[in-house]
Amino acid sequence: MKRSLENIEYRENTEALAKFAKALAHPTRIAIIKYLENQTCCFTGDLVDVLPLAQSTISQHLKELKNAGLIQGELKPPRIKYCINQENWKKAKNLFEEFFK
Amino acid sequence: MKRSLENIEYRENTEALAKFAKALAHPTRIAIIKYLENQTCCFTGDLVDVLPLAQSTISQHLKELKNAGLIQGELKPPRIKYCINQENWKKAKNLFEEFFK
DNA sequence: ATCTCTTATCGCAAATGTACGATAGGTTTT
DNA sequence: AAAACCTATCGTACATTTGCGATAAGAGAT
Repeated sequence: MKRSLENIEYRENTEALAKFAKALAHPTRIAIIKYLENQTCCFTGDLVDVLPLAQSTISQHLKELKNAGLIQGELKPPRIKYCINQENWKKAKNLFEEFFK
Repeated sequence: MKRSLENIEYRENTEALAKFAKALAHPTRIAIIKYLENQTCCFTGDLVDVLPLAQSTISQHLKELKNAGLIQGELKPPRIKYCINQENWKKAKNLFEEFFK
């Protein structure tokens, strides 16, 4: 954006849906979620073993998913256990369902 | 990306889902789709009237939705009629449905 | 042929995204 | 206290996205 209008008013839930879509807009993040769905939860290191990406890169993707609210991290020293945030997952599910009618 | 591994192998449909998600990863594009759902079809100019963005910007968003396969344009000179691409729309719907279990 | 209308595309600028290696910060183990 | 382990964050490089105005390209009307 160069000189955007900054505050465009979108209809109900439009921004929320776009935000969730953005979090899912990368195959690595889809893969992470799919992995989490199968395992229920996992540690960062598990993903580093599975995905052909640097640890820092995976950590960044996890951060984005967390910022979008789709996952949450729980400290299990010395590791961090990541799980799907069920509450927000439901919200996202509902938004997409309604969007696709 | 700097020096990526280029060819990461993702699981079935992972890239397809990410591609659709990416197309929906902007509130303007969500708004366009919602508008199309209500109107069935519309011209570029209709959107220019409705959205507070330059014509060129809207044309670009339409292009992305078209590239993702979610909409299609039909020449109705001197205008272009955009509609949802029902076939791919169903595909996207199914991918998201399965993704959210 | 020229003019008008509509839309795509170009060129640019700024912001954001993606990837990496290196480093820091925390906990447990030795 | 030191070493080992795990993960987040920093700094960097490059690619992509987003936005605009200006221009081109197409068809219909005059």
